[in-house]
Amino acid sequence: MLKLTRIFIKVVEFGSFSKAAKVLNMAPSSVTRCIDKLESELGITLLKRSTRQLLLTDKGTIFLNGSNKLVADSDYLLMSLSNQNMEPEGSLRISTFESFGRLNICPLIPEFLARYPKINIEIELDNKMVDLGGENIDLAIRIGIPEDSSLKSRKLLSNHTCICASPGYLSKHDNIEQPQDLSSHNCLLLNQQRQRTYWYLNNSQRNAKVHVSGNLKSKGGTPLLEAALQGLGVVQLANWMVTDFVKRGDLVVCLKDWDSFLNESSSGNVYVIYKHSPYPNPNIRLFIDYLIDKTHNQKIK
Amino acid sequence: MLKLTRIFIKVVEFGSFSKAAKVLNMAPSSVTRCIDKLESELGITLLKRSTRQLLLTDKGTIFLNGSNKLVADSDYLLMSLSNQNMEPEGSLRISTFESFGRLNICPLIPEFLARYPKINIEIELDNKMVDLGGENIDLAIRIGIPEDSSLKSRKLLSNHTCICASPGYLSKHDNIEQPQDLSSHNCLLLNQQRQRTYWYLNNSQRNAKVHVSGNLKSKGGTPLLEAALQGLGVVQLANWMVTDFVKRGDLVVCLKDWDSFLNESSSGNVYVIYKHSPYPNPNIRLFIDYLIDKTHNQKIK
DNA sequence: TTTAACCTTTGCGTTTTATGCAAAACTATT
DNA sequence: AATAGTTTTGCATAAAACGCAAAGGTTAAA
Repeated sequence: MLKLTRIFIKVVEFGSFSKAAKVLNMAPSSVTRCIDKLESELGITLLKRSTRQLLLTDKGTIFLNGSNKLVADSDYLLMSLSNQNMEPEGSLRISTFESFGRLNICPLIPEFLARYPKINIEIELDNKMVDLGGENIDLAIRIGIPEDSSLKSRKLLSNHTCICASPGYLSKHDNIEQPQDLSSHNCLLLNQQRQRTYWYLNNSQRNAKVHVSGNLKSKGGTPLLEAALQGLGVVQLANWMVTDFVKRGDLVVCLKDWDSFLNESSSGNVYVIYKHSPYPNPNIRLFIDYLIDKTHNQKIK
Repeated sequence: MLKLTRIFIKVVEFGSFSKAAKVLNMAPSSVTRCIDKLESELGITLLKRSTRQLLLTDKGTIFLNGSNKLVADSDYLLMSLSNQNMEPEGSLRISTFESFGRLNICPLIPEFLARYPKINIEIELDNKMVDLGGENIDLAIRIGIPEDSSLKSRKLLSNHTCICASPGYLSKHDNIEQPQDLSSHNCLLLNQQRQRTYWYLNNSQRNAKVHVSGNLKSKGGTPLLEAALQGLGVVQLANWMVTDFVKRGDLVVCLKDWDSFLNESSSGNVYVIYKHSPYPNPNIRLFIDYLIDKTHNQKIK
């Protein structure tokens, strides 16, 4: 019955048999069968449904509440037993924005998996706004603390950015000596939902807010970096993305005396975000501790 | 997993695969298989066992505690849902002492089952001391309040007894005019664990305790009744057992001015006894209420 | 209003799991 | 040492679970 209950919870969570089936790696027909069976065992209707709509019945709500607790208690019991006996196993689904994931997270994974060979990691390098509540993701790595109070976060590292362009670009365009100069340059922008994009710069004397624009936008930093290297324009990217290119002279840092930010309200720091749970998956904790250990002791600073 | 857990709980409760199998209507091999499977799923050993001995491991104890709660919560959830929707179903196992059960409980069962056709009753007419804790019995009907504090009880009826014998017996023996006279009669005794048996008689003026003996003992009253009817001796039996025979003249009540008791400390009243549970089986409550309704309004008084 | 897309349900066949019988293995009691 | 009773194991059968493919139904888009 617990298995059917877990399936039921997933169906309600996703509002769809098909979506739940995907997440559970089951055929939709099997999910349908499981819900039918559960309803038969309970002798009640849990869900009113048509091909496009699911509604929880009153009884279904009662059962959902009760079974959430039951499943949580069961998981806790299992975890408390297995924590004492078994090496960590199971899966972790991680979402991280593309460039950070590729450059900073992926290289750390093999050592983690060597240490815990029974854990599987499924990583998704994706710049879309991930909804931990709505998707089957255990933890996400994102810039800025989430506003959703049901999520917890741990700071991984400070994400200082800097503004830079290629020497070729700079030699062909007006000098960038103060923040306002940026508004007359071709600034390559990380995609944002807002119509107008501003870069924020601070120094010991004042804060600047500059309206910037350009002819290339991207959700991820990689295409912008590539374009900047080829002299297309000015970028504001994370230090860890550009450090090597700056050292090689392929990119030049502008406005060195200023601290730059992509968002007004956000420090731009990198956080690992995960859902609050009374009985959290211990693998999440393992991985977070591992990341923090690495980021606080290795080259990513 | 819940099913395996329930089986595990039964095995621990009975301390034996074989006994648990009997109670669960399963083959012992299936029980073994289930425990094996549970241990495999949990990755721990729950029970250390040989062919004659079961010991719970430390992990097994933890799991037992956790799963008792889990199963209770699950049952409660199921009950709270089914109470709202389904006519009562399931089974009831009842133990009652033989004569009372046959004469007073059995005649009431058909009407109860007609009212609740999805309930099954398994009745055991047995005079042995039943251990509700150790046996798979939902409720028992016995004389006297149980000393086990984990059991709950409801009074069904007062169990007045009377002392009587057949006219034939009385005509061949000395008159019984006061309690002490009983000690020189052949008293047919309900079996008791004590070596010596006393009958207790009270009237408005004094209490009498009479040592009695005879050449017939029985756990149940029926053989004694039969023997008394055939003139073998004197019996002290419940009113409801003898009323019809007294009316017919086949038995004569002796010492009519005295109230008689089989035990010093017990009123001799009949109680229905059941195990305390945070989430009791509603069928138990249904049946108890039905019995009380019947006993308080019908011929058994 | 019609069509297409997508979801749930159902028929069916295959795979997996559960179950019990019977016998083997083991241990405690007599 | 033999017996009785319990657990375990091999094996065959029955039951349940599962997924494929198609049908049925509903909603959104054209």
